[in-house]
Amino acid sequence: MPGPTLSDVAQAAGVSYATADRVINKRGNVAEKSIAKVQRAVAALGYVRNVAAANLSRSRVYRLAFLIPKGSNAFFNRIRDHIITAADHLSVERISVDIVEASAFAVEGLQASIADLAQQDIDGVAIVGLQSAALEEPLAALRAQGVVVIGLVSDLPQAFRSAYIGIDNIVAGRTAARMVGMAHAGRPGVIQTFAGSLDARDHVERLQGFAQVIGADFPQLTLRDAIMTKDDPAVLMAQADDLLMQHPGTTALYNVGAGNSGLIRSIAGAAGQRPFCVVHELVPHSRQALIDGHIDLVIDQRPDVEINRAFTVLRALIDERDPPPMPDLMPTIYVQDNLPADPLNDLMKAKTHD
Amino acid sequence: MPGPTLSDVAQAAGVSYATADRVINKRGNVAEKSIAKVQRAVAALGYVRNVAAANLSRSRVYRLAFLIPKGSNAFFNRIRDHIITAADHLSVERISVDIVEASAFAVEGLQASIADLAQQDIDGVAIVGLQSAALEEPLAALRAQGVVVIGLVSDLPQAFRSAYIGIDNIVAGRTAARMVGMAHAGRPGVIQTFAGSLDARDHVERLQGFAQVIGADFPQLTLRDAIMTKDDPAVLMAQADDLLMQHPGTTALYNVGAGNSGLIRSIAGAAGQRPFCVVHELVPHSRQALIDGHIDLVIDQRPDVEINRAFTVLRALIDERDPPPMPDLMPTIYVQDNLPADPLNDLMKAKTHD
DNA sequence: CAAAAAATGATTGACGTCTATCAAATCAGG
DNA sequence: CCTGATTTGATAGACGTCAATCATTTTTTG
Repeated sequence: MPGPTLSDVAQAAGVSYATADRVINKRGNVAEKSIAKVQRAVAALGYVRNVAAANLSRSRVYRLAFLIPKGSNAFFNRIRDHIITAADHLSVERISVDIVEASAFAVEGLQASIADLAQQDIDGVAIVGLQSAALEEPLAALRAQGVVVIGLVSDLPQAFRSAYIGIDNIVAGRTAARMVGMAHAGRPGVIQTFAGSLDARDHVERLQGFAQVIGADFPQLTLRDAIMTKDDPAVLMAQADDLLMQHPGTTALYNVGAGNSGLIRSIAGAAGQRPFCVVHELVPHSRQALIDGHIDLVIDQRPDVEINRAFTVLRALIDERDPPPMPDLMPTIYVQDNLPADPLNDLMKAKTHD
Repeated sequence: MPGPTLSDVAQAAGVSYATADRVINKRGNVAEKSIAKVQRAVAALGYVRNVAAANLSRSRVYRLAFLIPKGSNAFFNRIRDHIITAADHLSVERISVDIVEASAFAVEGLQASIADLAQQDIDGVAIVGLQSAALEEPLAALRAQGVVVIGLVSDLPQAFRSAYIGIDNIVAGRTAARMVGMAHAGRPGVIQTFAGSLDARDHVERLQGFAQVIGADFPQLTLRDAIMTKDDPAVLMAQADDLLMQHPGTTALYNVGAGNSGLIRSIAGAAGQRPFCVVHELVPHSRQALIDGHIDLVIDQRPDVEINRAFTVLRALIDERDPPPMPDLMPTIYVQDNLPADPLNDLMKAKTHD
């Protein structure tokens, strides 16, 4: 049973097709009472416009962009790969995707990149952002052009984006703490945390959630102040080496930030029983460390799922539908046994396949 | 840049539109060399048919069905809810969904239900199946009618379905074991497992994976033979009560099957330190038990994700595209801190919203 | 009440594909 | 080279929407 068409609506409303069209496409120059009549007819008949026909008619191509930080960060490489493969299979649905890399995490770089986007005739963009007031003006300009803006992984000022897709980092920290607590089986212990910097909101939130749970549910555990690493593997390695020497009584390590390769190298090189180790983001080296038994858990935010959702939400918002209900995005716990197949291998397979 | 149309292909191939159409829609009565010419042109131009236009033209409605076991099982209630909400938001894309409930897990019921489906003019169906040769004949009949068949949650005979969407239950068991092992922090312990029956393939596989990891990586743990429960809460409660009395030294419980409400009631009622508890599937009572601290972990197969994938894969297969690459579906670990918002609440919200 | 402004109606040609029809061309076999 | 079969070409209407034009009606305003 094909749904009612706009002609049906017009007829039911007692107006011409042209008027009904003016109403649903907001072309203006319609009397209030005509608008009301059409809207009542839409509701009565349960009209939903046929998106396929609409897109066909205007031979629409959804022009989307992703704005992600530049750099060789393994996590964002993973994000980029996911965008590319997803885009590849979305061309069938007439969706074109641009990836824009903003220099570093700096506000200025972001500002400039957002301003650039405004020149580009784009329908929607997902931005790995910062909650800085300095972004409000370029974002407002972008949205004034009718561009749909959503936050991805790291949120934007809330009033200046239509949606945010990413995990709750307090939850991530709490989850890590729960696992660390469990792994002590009621016995006392000392935990050392690492963070990139306290300027990074996500790092702070993870530490915060972590401390909450340890404090509340595992009083027998001692939590030492976080060590700052700038997310630099070299710093992490040095600090971890130092720690393992100086404080052999440390029973658990938790790094809320990046730079894990350094941490892993340090642990792999150390002798004797190692502390229980939790890190974030499943990337090639954390994956390998899990398999090798150098670390115990990886808390991951499922960038693949995030990217998929970003596409779904962008499309829905651009079409002015409301996005389908999607369960909250929750941090996922990986151990060596529930690792998905290596995404790098998959990507290589896909490439040789072309 | 709108892609090439079929007219472009025809022109490039040096044939008429009609012939090109006959080739790509396999209408027959075309000379071999014409087929070759068209196919070469398709490849050369990178033609992909505009699905929107095609569907519009034939005012196509995708008629899908889900065949799931009848009964009040909390897990399948959850599956059903997810199908319904997903279907709700898919009507925009002209997809109609039927849910067919097969009586019990019995092969005969399934056979009959599959035979019924063959009468129903359906484009594709996802079946919660069994690996029984008895299903081969009705499945073959169904597919002979051009119906796309995929397995969901529990697989069908492999040669008779186009895809399977579900988790690897050996992996699920291994994951559970890893967590149980961790929670012992190197100390000895005794583990009791529960299963519905050894006829259920998924239960056997979970036990198998569990034993693998305990045996290999946690030799200090003793694994007792699984207790059979028929997935009946009453049986589980009785058995657990008994166990907690008779064997106070038990340090961990793992139920690979259903009926958890009984297990939870038993644990909640018991005095003193309880064993470490792992169960499967996040449903209202396991969720509540997690929050209340009666159990420690829930291993979940993310039915919401499975349902979404089922829709995506069915559509792709019906359109004769290949499905987008999707990372393996892995068992998810829930603790009290990374629980997604209560799906029941969400559902009620959605309903009052209509 | 006339003139200007605003709103409405009627209609048309895309968009790319499907499906059908009918005529014309090509081919095979004797 | 004729007959009949097979293969091709040409074309047209439909699907539901968008976007535009132009004529007509209704409302507002001075």
